[in-house]
Amino acid sequence: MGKYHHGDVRNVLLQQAENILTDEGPAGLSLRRLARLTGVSEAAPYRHFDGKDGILAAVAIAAFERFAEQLESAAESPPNHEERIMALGAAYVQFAVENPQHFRLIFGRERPPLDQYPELRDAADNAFDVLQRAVTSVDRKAEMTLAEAASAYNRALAAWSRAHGIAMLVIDGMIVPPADQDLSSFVLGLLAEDLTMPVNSTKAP
Amino acid sequence: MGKYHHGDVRNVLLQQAENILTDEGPAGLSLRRLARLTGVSEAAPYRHFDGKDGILAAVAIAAFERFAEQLESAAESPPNHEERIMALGAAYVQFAVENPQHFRLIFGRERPPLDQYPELRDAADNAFDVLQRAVTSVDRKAEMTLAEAASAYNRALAAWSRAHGIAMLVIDGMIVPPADQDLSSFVLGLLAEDLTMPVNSTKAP
DNA sequence: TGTACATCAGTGAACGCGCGTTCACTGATGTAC
DNA sequence: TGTACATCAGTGAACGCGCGTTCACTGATGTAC
Repeated sequence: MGKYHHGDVRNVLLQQAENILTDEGPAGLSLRRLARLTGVSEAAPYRHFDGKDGILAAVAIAAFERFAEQLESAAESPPNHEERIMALGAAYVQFAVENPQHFRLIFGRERPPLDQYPELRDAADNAFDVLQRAVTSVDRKAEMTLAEAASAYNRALAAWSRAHGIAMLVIDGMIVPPADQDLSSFVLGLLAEDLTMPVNSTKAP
Repeated sequence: MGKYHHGDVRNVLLQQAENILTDEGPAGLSLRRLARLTGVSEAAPYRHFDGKDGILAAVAIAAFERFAEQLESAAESPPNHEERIMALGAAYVQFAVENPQHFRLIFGRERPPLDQYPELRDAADNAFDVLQRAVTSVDRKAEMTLAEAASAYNRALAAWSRAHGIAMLVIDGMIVPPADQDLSSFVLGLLAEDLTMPVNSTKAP
């Protein structure tokens, strides 16, 4: 572990970036600070990353991958289309709540432009494909008419935006999930609300 | 219009802040830039605002007020509870799409802390009260049981988070509203989707 | 009506900060022969 | 096995930037008498 070539700088930088991100969010990430924290000169990171966006992209890629994994595993078990959608929504919100800063990074404006980082684009596409596939792949897809397919697509968008809205409002503190209920059932309840029904017929206890 | 006391600096600053916000979003707003753009010395803004957050707060207050107005006017006409909810959702998304940067400011992390700017807190509360009131005030409120009231509250949250999710994803470019449909009916369609129904029974054309 | 004075709204210069990035450099490592 | 050399991964110093904020100041305005 002499000064030079300890050989792990890249990983340590990434790990420190994770730490800062978790603690303070994307806005706290600066190259110089990262270098200082890593105990390396301020120019060293440039040996391993393509400037600031390079590091942000690497961190975002990792975040997308973890996000996709968690969505994917949530989509595995449920037996049918409806339950899969709901499970995905719950997993989506859960990821956001457990990793609010990562969530902000991958959806926020600090995320480097997708078209400059192909791997980042791939990671993002992959995450959304998991959503898309799980939500649009209806159980009996072959028999769908065009209209049904369009409707299934709309449902995918609806499911996605619902989960996203809940996630955002919760991590911004504008919605506070009840303490006497676990997050997932709270989310499932919100996802299932049908706004077109009279009030008193919505899932009364 | 001599150099000194042109008397309108405060308003001009606010107007320029609006311009920058509209063009570049909250991140582009800096006091020095604002002063330069206004044609005034860099210390001048301090005569009119409590530093940077002071200006941000003022701009955010105006944004909240406009937001609340538009929600309020959307909530006026619809005849019953269900339609009011839907109309509110559509207005919510429409505001976001027409004023993406204002929307980001009032919900994002650049917004000064509510507890340091009472007027900002009031403006925010007022906007959300409009939502809350319109959505929870059921047509025949007096007759509601406790369970019904709780259910109405949940519906308010559901409606809010749906609109918020659509708004966010649309202004972030992740959802692209179809060009052959107007925004409002697209949004209404998404809001009304019932995820618990089989796919082919959702509003087929 | 004129004048002394307080107050207000602007100025310009400076402080100190952290940032992203570049540069010529040097020490360590690996490789060809 | 030993050695010359290329390459790699780090250094330290510097450039130039824009930022928020403060300070003593000064010109303009309004007011009391």
